[in-house]
Amino acid sequence: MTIINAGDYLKKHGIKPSLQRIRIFEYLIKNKNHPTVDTIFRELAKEIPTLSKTTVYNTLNLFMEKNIVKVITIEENETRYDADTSLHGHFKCTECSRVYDFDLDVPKFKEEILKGFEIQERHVYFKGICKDCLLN
Amino acid sequence: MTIINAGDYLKKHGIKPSLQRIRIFEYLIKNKNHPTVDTIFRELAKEIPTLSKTTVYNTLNLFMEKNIVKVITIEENETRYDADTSLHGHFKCTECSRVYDFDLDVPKFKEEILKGFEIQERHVYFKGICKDCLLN
DNA sequence: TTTTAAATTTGTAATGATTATATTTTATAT
DNA sequence: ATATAAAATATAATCATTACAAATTTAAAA
Ligand SMILES: [Mn+2]
Ligand SMILES: [Mn+2]
Ligand SMILES: [Zn+2]
Ligand SMILES: [Zn+2]
Repeated sequence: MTIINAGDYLKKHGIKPSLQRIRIFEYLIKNKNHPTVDTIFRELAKEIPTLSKTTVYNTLNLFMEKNIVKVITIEENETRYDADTSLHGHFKCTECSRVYDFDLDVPKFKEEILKGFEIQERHVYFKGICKDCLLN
Repeated sequence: MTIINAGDYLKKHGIKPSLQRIRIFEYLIKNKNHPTVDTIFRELAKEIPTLSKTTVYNTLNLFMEKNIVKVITIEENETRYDADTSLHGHFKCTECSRVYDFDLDVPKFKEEILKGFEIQERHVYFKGICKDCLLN
C-alpha cells in the first residue's frame, strides 16, 4: 500500500491534517526505520523549530487510536512506531539496533489452543545479528 | 521441564542460591502468570519482610544474564518475567490482563527473508479478549 | 573460633520516558 | 472582527528502572 498524499490519508481516517501531523506521518512512511519518539522529534525539529516533543507524543497516540500506526515494543523503554499496519514481523539487530521487516504467513500460526479467544493483534519479533553486522 | 529443586537449579546455572533468589525463582515456577516486578515484590514481601524491590530487580536481571528467565514486553511500561524459557507464544487479554501461554511451531515461521541473519530470540504475542472474559 | 574479605541485600537518590496540566497559538464559525 | 474550538507548546508530575553507597550476610583465611 503506497500512500500518495499524507494529508488526504489523515483526513480519510478522521484526523485533521495539521502541519505537524502531516510531517510526522510523512516521516514514518518515508523512513521505514521504526523510529522512536526521540528520533522523530530530533529530525523534524530541524524543519519545524517550534515543534514540541509533547506534540510528537500526542500525535502518535492519536495515530494509534485511529489505527494508522502500530507500536513496536521490542525493548522495554524503547517504544518504536510503524506506519505499516499490515501484519509483518520485525527483526532487531543487537549490534546496530536497526529494525528490519520480514513477511509472516498468518495461517502458519498454530492457534488452535486459542479457540474461543478473540485475537485482535498479532506481534512477532526476533532479535539477533543482522547480515550487515555479521559481515564486519 | 519440571524443576524439582530451585536451589539446585540455580547452582547448576552458576547462581549462588540465596534465600531471596530461591524464593523469587520459586515464585516464577509456581505461579506461571508472568508477573511484573511489582507483583513478585508484593507477594514475597509478605514472607520476607526485609525484601527490597531493588533485590527483585537485581535478581531478575541476574536470572536473565544466566538465561533462566525470559522477559516479556507486551506493553510498554509493563515488563513481565517468565521462567519457562522454551519457545512459546503469549496471549494477553485486554480485559482481565492475564497472560496465557500457547504453543508455537518453530518451522512454521517463514524466515527465508532473514537468510544470513543470526536469530537469537523469537518472540510472539497476541492481544485480544480471552475465552473467560468473552463468556461474561 | 576469631578475623578479614567478598558477595549480597538494602535504602535512597538519580535517571529517563511518558503523561498531565495549564497556557499560548492557530483555525473555524458567526 | 469577535468568539469559540482545536491544536500545539512549555512545564511539571508520575512512575518504572537503574545507580550508588551503606549495611548485612556469607565465605575464606588465619
Ligand atoms: Mn515494520
Ligand atoms: Mn510463558
Ligand atoms: Zn546490525
Ligand atoms: Zn480475560
